[in-house]
Amino acid sequence: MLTIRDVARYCNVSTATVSKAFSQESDISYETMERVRAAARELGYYPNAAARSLKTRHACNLGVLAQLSHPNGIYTEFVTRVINAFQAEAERNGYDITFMSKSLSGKTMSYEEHCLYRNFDGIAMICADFFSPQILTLLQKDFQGVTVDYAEEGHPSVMTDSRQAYHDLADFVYQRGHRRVAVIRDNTTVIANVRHQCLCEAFAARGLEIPEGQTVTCMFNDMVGAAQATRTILAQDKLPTCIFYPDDIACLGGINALRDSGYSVPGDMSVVGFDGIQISQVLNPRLTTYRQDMETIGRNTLRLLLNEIDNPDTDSPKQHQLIAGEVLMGETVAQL
Amino acid sequence: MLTIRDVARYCNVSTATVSKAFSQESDISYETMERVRAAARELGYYPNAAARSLKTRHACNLGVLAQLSHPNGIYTEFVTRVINAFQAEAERNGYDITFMSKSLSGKTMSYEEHCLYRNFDGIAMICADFFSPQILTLLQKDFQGVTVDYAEEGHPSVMTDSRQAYHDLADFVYQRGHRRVAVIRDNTTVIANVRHQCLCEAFAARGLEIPEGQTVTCMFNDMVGAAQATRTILAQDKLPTCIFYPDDIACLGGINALRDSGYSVPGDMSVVGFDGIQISQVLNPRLTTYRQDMETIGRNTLRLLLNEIDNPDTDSPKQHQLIAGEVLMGETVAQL
DNA sequence: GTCGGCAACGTAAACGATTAAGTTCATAAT
DNA sequence: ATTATGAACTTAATCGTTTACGTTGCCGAC
Repeated sequence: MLTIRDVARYCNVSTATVSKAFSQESDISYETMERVRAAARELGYYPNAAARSLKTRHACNLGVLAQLSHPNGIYTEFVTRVINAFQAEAERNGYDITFMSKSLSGKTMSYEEHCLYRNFDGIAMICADFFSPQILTLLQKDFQGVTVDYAEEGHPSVMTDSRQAYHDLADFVYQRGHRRVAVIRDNTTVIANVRHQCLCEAFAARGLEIPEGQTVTCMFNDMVGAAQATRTILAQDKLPTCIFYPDDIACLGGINALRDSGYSVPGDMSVVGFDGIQISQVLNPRLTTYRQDMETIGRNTLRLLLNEIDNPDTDSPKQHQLIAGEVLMGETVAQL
Repeated sequence: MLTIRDVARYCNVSTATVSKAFSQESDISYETMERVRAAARELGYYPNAAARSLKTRHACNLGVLAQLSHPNGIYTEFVTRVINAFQAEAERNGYDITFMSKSLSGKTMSYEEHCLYRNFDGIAMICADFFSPQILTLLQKDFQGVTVDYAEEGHPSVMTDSRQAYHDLADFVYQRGHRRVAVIRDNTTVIANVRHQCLCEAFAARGLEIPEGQTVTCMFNDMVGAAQATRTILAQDKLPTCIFYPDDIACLGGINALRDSGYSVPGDMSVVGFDGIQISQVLNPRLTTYRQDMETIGRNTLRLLLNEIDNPDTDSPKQHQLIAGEVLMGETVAQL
């Protein structure tokens, strides 16, 4: 392995000069810089990240806490696409991203320990509910961090504007004549609570309330659970005309359950999803749902994170970004 | 920031002892180890990854080269799930994984440079075609690496057994009476060539060959391209009874195009996908496709990589694992 | 001619850990 | 009693950079 010293010797300069040729533009003449870089290329020298970050205390490395797939095994398009956009933007800004593991070299390590260990410049958490509460305190104290779908005082967050989303969806459904809606919702995450709140408010503003017993829970992205929940709703005496699902995958599970029970969609029952996953618009019928702008969410998460990293001391209140999406009208809500 | 020295002073031992308390179990008594660890916990000390990997030259960190989403913007479930399984298994074995970016700290860096820079213990490449050819030579020379969906002499690879897959699919389609099939295939990747080869061989073994003009190309996961390709096939004078698509997403695009052209599926035209994405079995009709065992692929990729890392010197021929999947019969292939 | 200023480069001390080699000391073997 | 052994600990060099600070030499101002 070649070191900065080899290059220095080869060029008849000091190690400091070689270092400067790679990491700063001042205090070195253009010619020398070019000469050193050419020599490095020729010799096959590469700087060493470990040595560099040991000295500089930052690693050009962002930690990511996320589960690409749901506990039930369903991978989630939302998380994937947010991370993908986050990564692409990180790449554009010169950062790597690393997925944190709980155990390192055989020794179990908490996420908190892990962050400190790896010296991340910052961390992003997608759907923070999955992770230990300590990580959130860590975020506030020691680390620059941004959360997605989870807002915490003291650090920025990014998520879809739930109020707007359910205002628009409720509007759409109401306009089509629906007056009795049922809701299937997740009850394991904060974001699900927020959304449900917004949904209820949106309908309340139109003089409707979700009747008792017409709210059933199932986890995000759980097709089986959604089917089950759908049957629960169908078993009630007063049927709704439209069912809201926590996400598109659940909605698909619901559609299947409805069909199996002899209900056509949207003939006998309307359904509304959430997320706007790509496939939702090539199905037959196309899903009525709300498209989250996952790319913007991912990109902005990175930008906020970089902003935190670059100005760590500002005591200005942290931004909580609400990202606009759009209603995908689809074909699963009937005109009554 | 606390260092090993602080802990040493606190415990009245040398730094070497503290180090041993964390990284090795020999050369230190059990009592001392416990005492040091307790002190570290009490003081809030954490080891520093940069310092450690500077000295030990390995980082407990694996590089991943992959594109979570396709150039056309479609995220691919295959890549996501493979990486997810890879990451989960890495976590179980004490490794982090980091997504490589091309540019670091503003300076553009090739993937090769990046690997050297970060000191990865090994790297995994999913669908290597996307990346520069140099990375492949790097793989062979300096780095332990495993590829998915791409086999290279000199290092292990993992992929679905295409021969088996198309043998089984051809068998299924042939049994149902199909004698004229058309193929829509990707032509930008190595794996697509392999699969097409296997498909042709499987049908040749049954006395069928894919007629000239009945093979049209479209990129993986490209719904629009697949629709286009489908129309191209429909424009031929002798129609096939069944169309093979490169993947499930393309297949969906094809189904839409067929419907738009007045062909019912599978009434007027049968279609076959590939991948077995999770949604494929909740559609109406359920897709006839081949389920790739993405979890096993991801898991085994990591295991092979660890094997390479642990026994780097063995000149034994590298394993090229072919992973079995299964035909998902679905409902899109008619019985003729 | 002297001096200040500055660009460009060198010196050398860190950064926080690991580890080969050396030390100590109790115990076992002879 | 002497020596060998080995467990447990320490010493100190080292990993490859960065960077504060020191040095050099040139140029222009006075």
